[in-house]
Amino acid sequence: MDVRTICLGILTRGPATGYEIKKLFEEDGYQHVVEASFGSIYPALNRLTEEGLVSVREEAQEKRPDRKVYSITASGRTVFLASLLKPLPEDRHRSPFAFAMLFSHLLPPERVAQMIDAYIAQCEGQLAQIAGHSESQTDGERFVLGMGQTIYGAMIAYLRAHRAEIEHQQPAAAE
Amino acid sequence: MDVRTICLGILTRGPATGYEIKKLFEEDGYQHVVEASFGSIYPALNRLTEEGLVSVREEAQEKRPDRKVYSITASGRTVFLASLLKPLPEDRHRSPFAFAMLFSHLLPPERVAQMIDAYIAQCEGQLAQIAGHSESQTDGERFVLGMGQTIYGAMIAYLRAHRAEIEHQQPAAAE
DNA sequence: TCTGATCTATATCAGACCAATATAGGGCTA
DNA sequence: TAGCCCTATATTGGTCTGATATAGATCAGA
Repeated sequence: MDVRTICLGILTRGPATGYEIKKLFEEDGYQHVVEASFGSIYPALNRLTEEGLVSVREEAQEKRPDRKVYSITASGRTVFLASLLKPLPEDRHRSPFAFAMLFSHLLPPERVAQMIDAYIAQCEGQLAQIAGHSESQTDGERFVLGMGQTIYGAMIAYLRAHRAEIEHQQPAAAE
Repeated sequence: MDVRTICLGILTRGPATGYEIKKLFEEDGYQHVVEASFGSIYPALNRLTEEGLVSVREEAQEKRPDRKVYSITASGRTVFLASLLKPLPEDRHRSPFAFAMLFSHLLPPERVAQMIDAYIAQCEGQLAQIAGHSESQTDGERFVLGMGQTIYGAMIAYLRAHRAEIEHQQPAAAE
């Protein structure tokens, strides 16, 4: 699932600038789904344009930087649909937090507690963002938002229920 | 949480070759925590060696390719510990599956059903792998394994409970 | 017995991607 | 009026992945 495909997908929902494509996923409760940086979005849009999968309309605004509004073309739609019919790449989760917990016995208990607090706060933030826009969606959107709610909810419950088990280790005892 | 730090962390548990470092995380139920390719592990180990954070012992085996067994040094331990005291990078989840579900209204219902089946199977596989090595662990290991169990369990339950909501969309109706 | 697959083990490279930075004007707030 | 954040595009250095190459071992099955 490369950035080109992601851009195509977002553009099926309507025209957007590169900037808006990034913002859409940062703000709309989809951070846990996909994400991409400007450094990959802008080159991707250029290449998609060259290949005729998207079209650009340049809006030279007064007193504002130019906007390049991208729209998906018919062949872009075809290519995107085809990519959804091919086998999907597997999910990828990278969790520096979980990795750090593997070494909790090497850390002062206060640091472990603080890491868990921060992680719970992070999950609660995600939950809040998901809850914050529960109107006007397709079935697919509601479904994916529900997935996020489920994961973060379950994670918070697990951390609250089990944190004592690693906070109360005596530092040097293990290993 | 770059590959260098990940390698250091794994080496705190004992000496290992580059190959073993990769295997450890693929087979031991930690795929959802961190992962790295050979293309990043080997260069990382070389650089760590140059910097004196790990040491190498070359085992020239007969009838076998050489093994380079890496061990963490005292300064390696210090650097690793320090990295756990700095603020951790945020988790990163990329889910091509969830992304695809956002466009379920563009797909034939059978394809959606098939994607969900495959995803559930994937989650069950993870669960099986976690269950498959529940002996001889530190508190941290048990805790992280429990995190995985929680997430995959909750995800499977959610998918089973809510799949009907996107499988029964009539393709062109939405949007 | 021989063929092919799979495993151990290291290494490299093209291409993808991220984080940071540059540029540039606008609005908002203290 | 200084400082900060927002819109908006773009580039660069460096990291990381996925694929491929090499090479002998082991093992299953035809």
